Amino acid sequence: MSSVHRSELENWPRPSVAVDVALLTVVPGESPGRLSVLLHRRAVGYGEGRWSLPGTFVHEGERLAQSALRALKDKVRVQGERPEQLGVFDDPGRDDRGWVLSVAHVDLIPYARLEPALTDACALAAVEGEIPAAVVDGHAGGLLFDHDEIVAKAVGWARDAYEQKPDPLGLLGEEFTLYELQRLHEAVLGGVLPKDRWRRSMESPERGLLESTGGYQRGSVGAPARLFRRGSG
Amino acid sequence: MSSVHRSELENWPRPSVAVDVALLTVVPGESPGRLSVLLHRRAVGYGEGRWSLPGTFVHEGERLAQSALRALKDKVRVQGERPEQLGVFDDPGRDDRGWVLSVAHVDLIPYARLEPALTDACALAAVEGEIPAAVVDGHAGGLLFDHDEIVAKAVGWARDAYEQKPDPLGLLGEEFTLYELQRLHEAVLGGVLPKDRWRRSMESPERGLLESTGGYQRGSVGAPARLFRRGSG
DNA sequence: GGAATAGTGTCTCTGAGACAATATCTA
DNA sequence: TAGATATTGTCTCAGAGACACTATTCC
Repeated sequence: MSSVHRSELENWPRPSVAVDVALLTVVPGESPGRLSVLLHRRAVGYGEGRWSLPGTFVHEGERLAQSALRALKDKVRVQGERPEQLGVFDDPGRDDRGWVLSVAHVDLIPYARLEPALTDACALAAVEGEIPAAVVDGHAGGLLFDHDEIVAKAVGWARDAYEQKPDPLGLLGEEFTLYELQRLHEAVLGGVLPKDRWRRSMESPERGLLESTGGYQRGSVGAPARLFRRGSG
Repeated sequence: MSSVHRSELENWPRPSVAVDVALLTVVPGESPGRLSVLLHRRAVGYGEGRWSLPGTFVHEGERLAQSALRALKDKVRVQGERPEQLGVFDDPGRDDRGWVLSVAHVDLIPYARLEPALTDACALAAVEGEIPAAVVDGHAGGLLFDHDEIVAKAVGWARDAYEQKPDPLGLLGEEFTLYELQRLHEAVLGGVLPKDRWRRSMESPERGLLESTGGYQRGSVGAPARLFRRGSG
């Protein structure tokens, strides 16, 4: 580092910088499926007993995405995937301990990776309806700081992603049927998709969103379903 | 503020947090028009003589958008409009003075408001082509820090905005002709728009993007042109 | 008239949107 | 066979996309 110019930095007051992560998932087997967010109840220190998103302060030399992964590991014992920035929450009054900026992140992982972490102090809350709101124990909202707002933004981000491409975050495995894909998309988007039209748009060869593997899935009710993988489009 | 818990903040090292602003505009009268970004040459201190985006360190009690406006006022003597966050640039090696996060912003204002600020140390650089690159004095790139990347992201943001709606940032006045609007959109998008199709999609009554004022603009070559204002869609 | 702009007509093609029919499997 | 799923057929309609044409104004 250039120590000649360090003083240009030291002269200014500096904010605390936190990352908060809205970790989303879809619980399989539910019908209709629901997009959910992982919350934890704060144990010690500020905000004790309140529900909030997992978060941490940024360490020096660390990328923000790393901080987000560390927050997930340390606070809720979950390995995240690829946290994406949602924006900086900067209301001067957002944290009455002092001057704290929060860089909100979102991540989306399969339920199986997240299930072992669920405890009394660490629960999933469904996000519902057109205006997403976190729900804990049947009660909407009420998260610490501005975390309700972060959840809303995270849900918007996920819906954007799933409107463009088939399972862009890989909640399903490498191969899947159109039925599984449709149910997942309906869960994320929070609505019902018209089967015939939606399938045709997904299969559209111009867009190249899906590739048929040639294989079939049997064993459940109904005709054997073709298996697909994500395409290059 | 709750002083009981302040120590939870003081115990952690804190980064310097800067805002950098890509201030975009379109120079009127050029054909084809070009989207341009305001750069300034650093005078004293770190990065002396290098071109960069205007930026500043965030002050306590200030919203980030305010910091961005202050940077524009103090560094390049321009009044911004409504800076939008683009994201946090967090590469640990991005600033060799030390640990500095930059919250990148973008803003878009009419050329007239910006013109008085142009000097030897404060110039417009056109951003061109599919992969936007800052150009100063005919030379691409080479901005301080990661500011080339910020410019690229800012251009993407502006193009997104102008693909959705007619002049959403109000570079034209309240009333304008379709011709003026098309030239502006072509400048921002960096390409040619098909006249007939583009006009029809803008005028489409379902979308409600434009309202006819009933007035006409005369005085230039050609038939009198209908005047429009932005619609409620 | 020529150049530049304004505005409209028309054709094709694709995809959205909606209904319906048929096929295949398990229980 | 009933129920659930898989897959395909077909129709309409709106809009994308592409050409072409006419009208108005200034020089």
